[in-house]
Amino acid sequence: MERLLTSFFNRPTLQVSQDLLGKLFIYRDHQGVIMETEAYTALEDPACHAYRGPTPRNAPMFGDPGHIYVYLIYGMYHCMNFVTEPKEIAAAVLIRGLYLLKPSLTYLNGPGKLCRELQIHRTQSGASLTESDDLAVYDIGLKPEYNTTLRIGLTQGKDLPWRFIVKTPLQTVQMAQLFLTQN
DNA sequence: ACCCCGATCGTA
DNA sequence: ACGATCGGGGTT
Repeated sequence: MERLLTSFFNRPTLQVSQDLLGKLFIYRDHQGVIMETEAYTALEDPACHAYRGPTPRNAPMFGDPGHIYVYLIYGMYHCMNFVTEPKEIAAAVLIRGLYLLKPSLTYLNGPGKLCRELQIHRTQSGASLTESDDLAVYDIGLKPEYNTTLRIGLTQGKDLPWRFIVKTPLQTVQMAQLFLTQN
């Protein structure tokens, strides 16, 4: 089982968004398989939080790839992104769906639900995915098929087909479980 | 200092 | 289809 390094995240955001599907995400005592992502890239994307330049909130997006960017939305929910591309390109991947394996088998569909369940808070924004002991992403050899659709809930940049979602979540999770029992 | 709005979710 | 709820960003 191979941990994803900075070199994985330091690539075009659309590519990283697609490649993250089927990867194993670890946060403290939680582990799950990534099922749904959305790409946000500053330059061509008015929906990206970095579109209008750096602020204290979006600072992690302007930092090195392989870190998380967490923000509060609608005053009640948190959303988690993985920062991508070189430092000068402020872009990230929103993690929208995670099939939890541990501590329970639960499909967390939706970025708000995901952060609520894992207790990921904006105070963790900027944490490293490649250097931390309780935050990491692993390749478990899965390349699931996925659908490509428009992104959810946007008023700007709603025409960009930058949402990627695994076609068969249950089957993918079963393959992940098989891999983990054999390794 | 103030105001408006939002990368959501659950219920109707 | 809609309301809850509050930090961020832009404007005064």
